Amino acid sequence: MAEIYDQMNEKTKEKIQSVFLQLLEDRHFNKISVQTIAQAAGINRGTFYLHYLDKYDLLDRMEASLLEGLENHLRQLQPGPLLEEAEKGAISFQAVGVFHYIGQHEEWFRVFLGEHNQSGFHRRLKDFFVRHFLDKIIANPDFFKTATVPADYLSAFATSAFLGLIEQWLDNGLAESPAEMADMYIRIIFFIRNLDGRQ
Amino acid sequence: MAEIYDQMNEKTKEKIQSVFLQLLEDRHFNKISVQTIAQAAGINRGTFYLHYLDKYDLLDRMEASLLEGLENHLRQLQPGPLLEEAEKGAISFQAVGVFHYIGQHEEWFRVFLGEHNQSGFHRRLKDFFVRHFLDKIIANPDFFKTATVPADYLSAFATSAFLGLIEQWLDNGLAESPAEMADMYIRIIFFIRNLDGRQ
DNA sequence: TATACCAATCAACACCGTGTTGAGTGGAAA
DNA sequence: TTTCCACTCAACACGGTGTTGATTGGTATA
Repeated sequence: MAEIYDQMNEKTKEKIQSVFLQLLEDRHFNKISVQTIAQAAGINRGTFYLHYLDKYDLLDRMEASLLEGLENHLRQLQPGPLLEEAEKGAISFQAVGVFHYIGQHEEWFRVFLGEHNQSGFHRRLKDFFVRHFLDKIIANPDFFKTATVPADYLSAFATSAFLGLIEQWLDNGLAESPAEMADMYIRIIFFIRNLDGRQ
Repeated sequence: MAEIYDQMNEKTKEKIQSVFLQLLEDRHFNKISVQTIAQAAGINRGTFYLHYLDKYDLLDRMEASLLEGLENHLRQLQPGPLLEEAEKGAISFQAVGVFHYIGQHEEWFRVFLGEHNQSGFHRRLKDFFVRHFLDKIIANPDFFKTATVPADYLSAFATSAFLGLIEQWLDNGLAESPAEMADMYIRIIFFIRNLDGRQ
């Protein structure tokens, strides 16, 4: 029954994280000191250092856990069935799930992609998508048969476009449903497929 | 003949900027102090404050001057002629000029878009393009007749894609010529135009 | 030639945030 | 009762900040 210590530990960490997120909403990362975080969280400054190395460590771990959650959703997303469904005009249930996850963690994504963050989360998220997602599809020889644009540009183009979509969604205050977003995303994938052979 | 003072002043500023750029190439912005900049530039720390408010001010002004240069190239870029030329299969001379400008300021763009910068230059550059460039084209009713995707998403999508292209170009060490890049860019614009009506 | 000018220097300043320390508190577990 | 442990608290040296006032040494002007 030593779990109560873990609970205390976890509770403090959560408090630190939520306070930090709030602070990031109206202040740039550089202007947030450990002092301020501790004060706002109602803990001693020393306590912060019992949990995190410094504020960069805090940010890193929060971003990592966000990406981990996203990865769990993307892992189940198989390109094959996804495109088959889309071909039939259906919206992939799994693709909707990814947008749902983003929607559920709206503030996190908004803050980490926003102007007050500095850590290059945008770039990491882009690399993340390239690695986990679009590369599988773009590398699929059945899908992209006759591309006239080099593969790396195709990938960069598609991933950035996808990220742009997400950012616009966040800017719009999540006005569209995850299903609508998934639909738009499917459209984009099809644009890219049709990238050749027109004009 | 008081210009010699301006020359001294300008020379010091240039030295500060070039040193700062070099430092940003292998160190994160947060890890660069005014001390270090002054030392590397061979000037007194106090002298730095005669020219800039702080290191944020230095960064802001450098980014601003880079965008100003870019703006000068984009200003002359009229959507009408550009698309007419593209329609004929020609590569716009002016579009090539924009990529040429980026290529000429390779290190600046690389550093400011890279992981060591923090100021959200990516987002500012994206907003810049939305404002100066793609909006004109996308808003052109003659060009995009029947879009099924909302205009703001279309714009976000297109701009992000364009930026992705530039980033990939920089990552590739400018392996392609400005003309090739302009060609790819034209392709993308045409994809977007054909965004509707398939599938 | 004198002198006003100006970029840059230099030393010193108070200030703030950092990360670490060692000793101590209070509630839960053994 | 004693041990355990998250957390508190005060103090520390350190390093970077932005500002100050006085000074140097070339350059232009009267």
